[in-house]
Amino acid sequence: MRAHQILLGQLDTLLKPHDLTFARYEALVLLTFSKSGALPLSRIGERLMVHPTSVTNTVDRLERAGLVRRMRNPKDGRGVLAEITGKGREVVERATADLMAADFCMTMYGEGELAEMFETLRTIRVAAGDFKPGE
Amino acid sequence: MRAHQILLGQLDTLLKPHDLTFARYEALVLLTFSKSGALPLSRIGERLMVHPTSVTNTVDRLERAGLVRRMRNPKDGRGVLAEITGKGREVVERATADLMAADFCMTMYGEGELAEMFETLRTIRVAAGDFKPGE
DNA sequence: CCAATTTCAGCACCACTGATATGG
DNA sequence: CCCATATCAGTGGTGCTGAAATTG
Repeated sequence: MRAHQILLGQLDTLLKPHDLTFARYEALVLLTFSKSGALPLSRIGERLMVHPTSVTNTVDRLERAGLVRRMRNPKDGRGVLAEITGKGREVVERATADLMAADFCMTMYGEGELAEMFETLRTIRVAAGDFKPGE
Repeated sequence: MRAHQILLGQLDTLLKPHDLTFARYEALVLLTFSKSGALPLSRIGERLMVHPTSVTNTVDRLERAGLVRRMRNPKDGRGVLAEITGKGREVVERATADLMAADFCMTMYGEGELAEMFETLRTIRVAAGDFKPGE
């Protein structure tokens, strides 16, 4: 709990100059990793494990900042796609550069420790269903 | 991040029947661990690493629920003590029993792994000053 | 008709800023 | 006079519930 509190605070401080919170940064990164730069809100919610109404809220704020654009899903008229804009790609790139320059606030750990932590924490995530088969 | 999100969600679910959030539970536990059952709000903020106004808010809610009582600090007229009540002790005891019965939602880890995680996470906490000398 | 997707209103919670009252 | 402690008003961010509209 304390470690998370510390880490999130430091990351949010780094992201603030870019007018991003960590939650919004996560959503943007998720979009840059998708092939077409667009995903249905429902999938964003699944991947980030957040409530549908929270996704709507996050996308609202990203859209208001011009980092994302809403489109109707051509494959499912019920759905809506969030598509990252050119400005969105620029912002996420600059923000990521800042985070990497700060080593994601994990300078006190070595590569081995980081890998070990990831593996250990993976256990609780798997138990909670935070991985699709084949990820 | 994901591990914290999962764990906090599960703990809050266990605490909900007791009308507690994890933040309020932490404050109550801190008071039960103090010798006299009372602490200045400033010390609660230090130990829990939360903003002074957040402490005021947390204590407000605990007081409204009758789990805590405010007293003037006899040693410093500027300060206020939060003192746990009898009802507060009962509630925190029942809540703790529930958490322990659920192994604090950490059933998927062995003793060794838990100890190892604590040590590893201690590093970032020390770097952020989350330990007083001698703790 | 039922299910899935998204949105909205409304509420609770937490973090912070800035201002204020009080006491050391 | 300055500093520390706590409170209050107000804002932003997030998370939920419950209800609604739209479409498959």
